[in-house]
Amino acid sequence: MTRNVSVLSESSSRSRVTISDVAAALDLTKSTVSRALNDYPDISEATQLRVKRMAERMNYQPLSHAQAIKTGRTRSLGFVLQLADHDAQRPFLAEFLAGLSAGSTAQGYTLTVASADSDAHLIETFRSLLRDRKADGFILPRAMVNDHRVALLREANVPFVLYGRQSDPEGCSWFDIRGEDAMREAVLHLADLGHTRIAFINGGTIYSYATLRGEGFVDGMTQAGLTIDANLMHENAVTVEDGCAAAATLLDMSSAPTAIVCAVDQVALGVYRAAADRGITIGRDLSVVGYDGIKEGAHARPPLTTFVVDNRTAGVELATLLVKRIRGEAPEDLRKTVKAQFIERGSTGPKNNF
Amino acid sequence: MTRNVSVLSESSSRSRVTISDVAAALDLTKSTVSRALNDYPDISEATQLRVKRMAERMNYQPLSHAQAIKTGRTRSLGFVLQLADHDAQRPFLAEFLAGLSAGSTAQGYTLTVASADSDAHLIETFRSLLRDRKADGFILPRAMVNDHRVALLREANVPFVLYGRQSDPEGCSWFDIRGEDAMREAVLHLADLGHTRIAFINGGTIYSYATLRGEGFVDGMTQAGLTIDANLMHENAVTVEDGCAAAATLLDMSSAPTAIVCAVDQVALGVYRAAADRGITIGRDLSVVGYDGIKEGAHARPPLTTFVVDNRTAGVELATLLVKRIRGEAPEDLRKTVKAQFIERGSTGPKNNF
DNA sequence: GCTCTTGCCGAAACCGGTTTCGGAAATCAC
DNA sequence: GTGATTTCCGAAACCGGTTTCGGCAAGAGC
Repeated sequence: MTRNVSVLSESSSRSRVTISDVAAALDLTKSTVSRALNDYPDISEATQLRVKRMAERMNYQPLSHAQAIKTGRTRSLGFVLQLADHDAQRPFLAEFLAGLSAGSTAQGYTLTVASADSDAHLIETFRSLLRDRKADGFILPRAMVNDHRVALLREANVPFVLYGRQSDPEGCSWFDIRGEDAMREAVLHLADLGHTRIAFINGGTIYSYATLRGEGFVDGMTQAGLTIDANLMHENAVTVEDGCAAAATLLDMSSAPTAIVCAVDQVALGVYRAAADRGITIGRDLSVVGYDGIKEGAHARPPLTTFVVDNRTAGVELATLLVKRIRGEAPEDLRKTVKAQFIERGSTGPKNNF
Repeated sequence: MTRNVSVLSESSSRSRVTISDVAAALDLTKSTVSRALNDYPDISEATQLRVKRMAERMNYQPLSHAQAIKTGRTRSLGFVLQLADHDAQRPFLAEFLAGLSAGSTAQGYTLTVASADSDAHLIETFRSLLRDRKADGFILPRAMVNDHRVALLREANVPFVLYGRQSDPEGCSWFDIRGEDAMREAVLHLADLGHTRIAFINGGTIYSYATLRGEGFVDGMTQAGLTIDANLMHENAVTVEDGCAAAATLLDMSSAPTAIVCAVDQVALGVYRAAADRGITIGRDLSVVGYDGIKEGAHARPPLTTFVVDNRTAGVELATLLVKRIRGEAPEDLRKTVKAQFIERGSTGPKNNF
């Protein structure tokens, strides 16, 4: 007892407590302590318990970069942001990053953020992070159809998780929100309201979400018994401007749609603008459904009917999955998708038969 | 020559090139190589040159966490985001972070991001990052008047830089945009347009920017020879809702102001809403000036006259300053402020004498 | 009772660097 | 030419961990 007290007070003296301190306190060697803490089988249960308790008491925490020099693992998750399309990721980044860092911290990992301004530089960034062992694994936001990052990491056999899915799932783990379900639900809801001419403005086709959401839209139309008019299908719209342009051509058609489903909220806001320019009242003359749940949608007039995706918990989930992946779980077992939450607001209404 | 070739090809065989590889290639010991690379005075210039050249050729890069175990420095910058006020930092975070990580990378540093959900947890987070030597220094966004982070780091003698200024500058380095200049300029511009009853809605008084911007406003009024009406002064408004509420009381006054200066763009957008609710046309009946340069301001109707701040380069600057600070430069020498850029758009106009 | 395992731990090497110390060779003073 | 300094580098310890190897003691087998 008295001895432990002295141990504890000693540990508080200046710099951190090391594995040698713990070993000395227990009259063991540091090799034994190390193996005990790392669950080696050649340490008796009694000793292991004793060691773990003492480590706890002394508030011992191994220095991750001291371990790293031998193990190669830093207990750190990598996240590379692509500055090129930062406009596209702006709204979602803050929440997502908050989730990522919170999740990492919860797992005892640290989050390392790097950035790349071009596509070539992107791969270069991964390489250098890997080479300097700055990250044990990576979180890849915005899964793309033909994803260089996936190819690189798959080949290098480095753990990674995707925000979004991959058509060739080999070696891939992911977390995603089922945008296809949302798009189907949007169509069915509009069909219920009496709409038959429903347009669809899809997002960037380089991203894998676009394929999925497109399929969801088609599914919904089929399920509702509606025919798909190719003239009502647009794609590669991600900004307000894109949405405005796409909506302009749609609304100026001789037989314009009475409802527009957008794969992205920003685009829906663009539709608002095009409608305003034409004196079309959204929610009455035209129904609009978005997807993302950005704040601006809630503040628009009328407030945008959309699906909210929780990027914050997506970040937490991805960090958790990646840590599991790093610890050796099979990628196939680390795939999770959830539903987006439908929020009906003022931008949708029954078809107006004027 | 042939020898060097073999050296190079050997280095490409599998894992990274270590300091021992470089030493062997030069027929020196690793201690000599280390000292040569770190500019120790007891290495001859000739040898130093030879070593540096070879290190370059072999593409040798010391493993930062191997160095860290002896030096205590990881070559990593810390950034802790406060989830509590994430709503407030949302618009600026993405750009800022991009700048930070780009700046860090450019300096050969890595960026470590952690998060804290409460104020108590915030200090705890700094402590643990420090304890585990995860960061050699910190970037502190949103300087506050009574900043616990500053107190902690100052006492612990850990390098840090502020985005924003500090009234007690001891030990502080910073980068900031002179919001006070902007506010003064805004007032003078409005005075030029004939406005005399000018209101001011300030931001969160816990942040040090609010004090400065407040002073700038007062300066401007004095300089323009206008008297300050305490009824036209509001504070602690940071969201659209806050702005709407503040503007509501201002616009319902018997002698309402003809111009409103807002310390924050979001608040200005709130003023738009309050004005719309009352049938007041901005740019004609009421002039509004914001500050921040958020995208939504440019898209508002009328587009918001404001000051754009470049958070991206702020991040780059701060990363650069922090690295200098870590390398030992005096904090007093690492203080930089720049002017915000005035963008006149449609929300300001001559006083309407109807 | 004696060997053969097995369980459990210490000793020591190692990871990739940094830093202290000491000594050989070269330079200097005289 | 000799002794005293300098200059410059190698040897070795160290940082805080991990991992291999070997050996002692207790238990098992006969």
